[in-house]
Amino acid sequence: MSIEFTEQVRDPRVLTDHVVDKLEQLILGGRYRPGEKLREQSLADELGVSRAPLREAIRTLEGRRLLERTPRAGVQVVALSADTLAQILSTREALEGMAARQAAENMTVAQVNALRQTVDMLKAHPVDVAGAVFKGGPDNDFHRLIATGSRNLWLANILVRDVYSLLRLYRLQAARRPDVADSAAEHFAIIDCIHARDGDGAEAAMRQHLRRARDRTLQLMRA
Amino acid sequence: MSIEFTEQVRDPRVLTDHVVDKLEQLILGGRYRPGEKLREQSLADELGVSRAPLREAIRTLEGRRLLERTPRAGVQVVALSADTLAQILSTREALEGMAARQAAENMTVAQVNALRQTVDMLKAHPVDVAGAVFKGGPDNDFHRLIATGSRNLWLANILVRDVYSLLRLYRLQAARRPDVADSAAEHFAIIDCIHARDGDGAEAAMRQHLRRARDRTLQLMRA
DNA sequence: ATGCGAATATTTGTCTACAAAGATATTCTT
DNA sequence: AAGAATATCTTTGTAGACAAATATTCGCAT
Repeated sequence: MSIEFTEQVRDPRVLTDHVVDKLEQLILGGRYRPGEKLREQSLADELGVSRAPLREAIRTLEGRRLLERTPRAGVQVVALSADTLAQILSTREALEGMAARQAAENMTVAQVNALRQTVDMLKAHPVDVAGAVFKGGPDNDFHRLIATGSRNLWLANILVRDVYSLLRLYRLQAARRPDVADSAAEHFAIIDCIHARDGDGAEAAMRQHLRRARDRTLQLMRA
Repeated sequence: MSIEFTEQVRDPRVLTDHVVDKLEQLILGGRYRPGEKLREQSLADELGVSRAPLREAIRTLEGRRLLERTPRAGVQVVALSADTLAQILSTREALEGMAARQAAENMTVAQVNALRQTVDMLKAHPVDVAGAVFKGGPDNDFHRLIATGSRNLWLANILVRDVYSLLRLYRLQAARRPDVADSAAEHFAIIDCIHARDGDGAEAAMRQHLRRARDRTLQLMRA
């Protein structure tokens, strides 16, 4: 039996969706920097679309908190304060803790192996700083795998769509990356718990890991 | 039936924002039910606006997951499956646990008192089922106070804007309310921890409370 | 009747153009 | 150089057009 029959050819993405992606890339890629104001017409021209889909895309990215609008004065790329960053990182701790717990409960064996491979590579190769900012880097892969491994689409969506984008934006803004090398041990501890299907342990380990990362980040920011 | 948006001079909100609010009210108020399809032109006529701001508002509510769009086939009010509901409730557990922790750390004494008053009222008066669905009910006040009391705007926004709306929508869809009366003891336990500035305890108590509520809700749903 | 397929009607997605209201920049005056 | 008046730009909202995709209706063959 061929599965091609049930293949879903229906991915009729609409222009606005592409604009959302493109605009997000432009922001996360540094083309428009935090705090910078976006002019509608010129942006529309640059993207080669009309105002209608652009404005819809802006609304979407506002929802993801990547853009901020001051009514009648325009839209800006968000600029994260130390305080807001701290709030985001706490929220992340809560969400990823739950993600790790549910990953321990729901990840397939294959997914766990892939996860371990990612961390091995992360330890073997030094951090590739070049592409790291835009793609989020290999450390991001680790967290992303756990988010999707939780099989909690809702949770994973908030993390991947909202939280991770903002953290990337922050790294761009800070132009300074926390040293991720020494967190390898913490990563292994998390994986061990997931492998052992220990939800409590996985959540605790993840939260400790993120608490430490947060402390480092906030300390760096204030320095 | 066109709606009048009373424009306040001090309130620099834009037409789309009013449309977002009004549309959310229509959905949470049951005017458009879960699964129902919305037609753009007639909705625009009903709200007395043109399609452009309406489409932007729809995008916003899509981001809040109150609406779902199938490209070229239209928008529908979201209909929650048991599985999705479970995912939302887990996410809520993680978020509100953190909110309770931070509320214990950051709430003012006045806020704690207000919180205790709310719970007292909740215990004294039987649940007012009438307005409960739309406004979220007094139980909702309790959780809302803790969310804002956390002083974590980011966290509070996700809870209030995204999670609570969806849960209200679910209650509407289920037309069945879990009995909230017997959770008074759990509420007091949470408040006591907050009052004692015991973050760990507050988070644990809140999570236990929400786990129980989730189990009850999911059991009801499958019955 | 019942199911199939073609003709028809709606709806969505996008673009252009225009007008009103606010913000921003510039000039003029003192 | 400060402040007021004016001009210019942006943002916001509306209307109308139109192609493309999707629903719906209707007739036809079984």
